Amino acid sequence: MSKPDPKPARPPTLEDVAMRAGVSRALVSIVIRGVPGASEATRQRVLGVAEELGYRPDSRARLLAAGRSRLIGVTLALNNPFHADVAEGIYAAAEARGYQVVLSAVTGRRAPQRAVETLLDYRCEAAILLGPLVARRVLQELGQRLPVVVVGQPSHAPAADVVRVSDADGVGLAVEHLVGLGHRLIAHVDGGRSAGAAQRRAAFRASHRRHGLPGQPRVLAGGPGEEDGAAAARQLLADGLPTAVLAYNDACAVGLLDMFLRLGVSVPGQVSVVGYDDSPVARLSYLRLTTVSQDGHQLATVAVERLVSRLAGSTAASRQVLLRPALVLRGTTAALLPVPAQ
Amino acid sequence: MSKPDPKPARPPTLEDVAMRAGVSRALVSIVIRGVPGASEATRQRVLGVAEELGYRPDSRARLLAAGRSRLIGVTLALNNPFHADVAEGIYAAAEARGYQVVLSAVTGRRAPQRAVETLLDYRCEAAILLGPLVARRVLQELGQRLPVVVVGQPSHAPAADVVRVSDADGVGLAVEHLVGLGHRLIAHVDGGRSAGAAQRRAAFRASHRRHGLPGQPRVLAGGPGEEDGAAAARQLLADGLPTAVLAYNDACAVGLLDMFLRLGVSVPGQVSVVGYDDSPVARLSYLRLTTVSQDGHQLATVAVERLVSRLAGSTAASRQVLLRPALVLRGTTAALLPVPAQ
DNA sequence: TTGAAAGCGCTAACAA
DNA sequence: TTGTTAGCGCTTTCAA
Repeated sequence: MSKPDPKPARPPTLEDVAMRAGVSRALVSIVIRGVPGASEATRQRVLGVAEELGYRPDSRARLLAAGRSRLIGVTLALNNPFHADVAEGIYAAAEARGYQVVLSAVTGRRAPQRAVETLLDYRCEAAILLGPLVARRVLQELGQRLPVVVVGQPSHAPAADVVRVSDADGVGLAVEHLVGLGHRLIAHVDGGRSAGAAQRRAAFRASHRRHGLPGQPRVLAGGPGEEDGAAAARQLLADGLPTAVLAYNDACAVGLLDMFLRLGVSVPGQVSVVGYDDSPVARLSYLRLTTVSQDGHQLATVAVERLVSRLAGSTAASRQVLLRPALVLRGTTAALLPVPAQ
Repeated sequence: MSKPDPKPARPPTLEDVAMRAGVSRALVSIVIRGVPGASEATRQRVLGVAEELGYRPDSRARLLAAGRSRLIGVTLALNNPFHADVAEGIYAAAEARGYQVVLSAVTGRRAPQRAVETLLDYRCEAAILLGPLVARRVLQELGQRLPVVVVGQPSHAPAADVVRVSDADGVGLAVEHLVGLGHRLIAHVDGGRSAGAAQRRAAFRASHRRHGLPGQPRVLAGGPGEEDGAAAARQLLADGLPTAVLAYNDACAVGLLDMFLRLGVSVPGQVSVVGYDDSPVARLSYLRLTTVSQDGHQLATVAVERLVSRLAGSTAASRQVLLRPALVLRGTTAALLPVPAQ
């Protein structure tokens, strides 16, 4: 009686498949990779054995031998709806082009630089940076080693491509919408030092000027969280309510909404509120937040395409791709003076 | 004039360092890994050259040669605060023990099974499953190939360890707190088919019975999102308000809170609300949600320890670790009958 | 303390 | 169509 296999936990290798199928490793390699060079009969047999053994190629060995990893590294913040959306798109776009994706998280205890180093250790061929950015110098160095695209925020490192949605357009769209509704007293709760905050702030000031709105642009110090919005709502009420507020992002807008509700300020009755990102929370049926939408999947697709063409040797000049945002009209904005019925 | 290095983008290898330092590759390997076997002088010199060249070991080649990857794979849902918290803890715990972490996301377009396969292709030595679970059969197979721990939810695959926080305790704590406050009419908005929902539902029923609360336990169909809580709030108001509600998680509780606010139901004046998870949103100063806390970092630490000891050959019998939750008292719960002043 | 040599699982010429 | 032969960058005996 043959002694039962002690199941050494060692995953089957190419060699195992080759032996079992009675062919060489090279031939198995050809079959597994799906490249031409094997007869149909062999192909079937090898595939059968591989299946039977539960063979899965070792991605590291594969890259070592091939001299390339076909790996796209992504740094991102966990628990950021926008990043989650883009990451999903990256998986889809990368896999469609034969690349694998490896994620490296940036957290409070794991600095962006650490996340990037991990990517390098994996020998990614290219990187997409979603999270908080590494220092400019580090980014520049990284960009010299491999194709890098920063998604969602501008970057001044010349070595990195940028794919983002125009903040000027997004803010412009929002302000235009509000002005069209008759609003003249519009405030902006900014994102502090968050990604894109400076751009949106500047865009708000520019729009304010362009539409000839009265006084100085009113910009409140805010941030990327609900608390920031809530604090701003309190301050707005204390200092004098505008008729409309543009928030840095949806979370901030939710904070505004919630605090206004608590303070007895009706939205959109007294104040209209516009968010940014069109994250899932904006779609909540009881919030119905009007917001600026950045298409994460499109961003992802463009970023991956960029990387793939760089990898293919492209040295295209334009290193910045600016996508168009869309305004999603929901229930938190209304005309300043309600039209009398009939 | 020596022609300027064309910067072939090839990262420096061990060999490069060895040549430059005038020693063998083996010696460099010893130095880089920090194992004994090199003189202090050599060590310094090699380290200097490595630094100068910007050498970073190729993690794949390393694992290939060493026969092990020291890699812990993690599947998780992006954009889940609880997962983000645990993941952060995993990074810390794993790196402290000399393991690397590789993340594999489960999204709407990327099934749990796909996420797990990726982990296998990377030749992870062990896996932590946070996300939606793979089918029981798949989990069982996975558990037979490598040490697996499921975090945060029970699993009936005997081959996988489980590390989670006791739902019975968590719900028990919450109900006890409410009963202590004088509440007798307590409802539960469940999590539908979400992770842990069934356990919390059962625990609620058991607590209800244990405390001898009147009538049948009132359980409303809910879910893991704000909308689910909001819908439940509407239904509760329509069918008759309880004096307290225990939500499946914080997001659900926030939905309840928000809708109650809109409906003019005061919290905790008329209804007390308890959440679950102690996610960042529960800490918002304007919400101050009383909630059950599951220590994500502790969960992570225990899970990693478990994995490491399994990898070291442990075949410990107890395959389930149950941690204790804590109740975080904030502002959304209050005594049923306010004590008259003085 | 150091180096030579074999080999991890795979790919990629090149021969047969 | 198939097999042989080198490596990829590293670790790991085993000698020197």
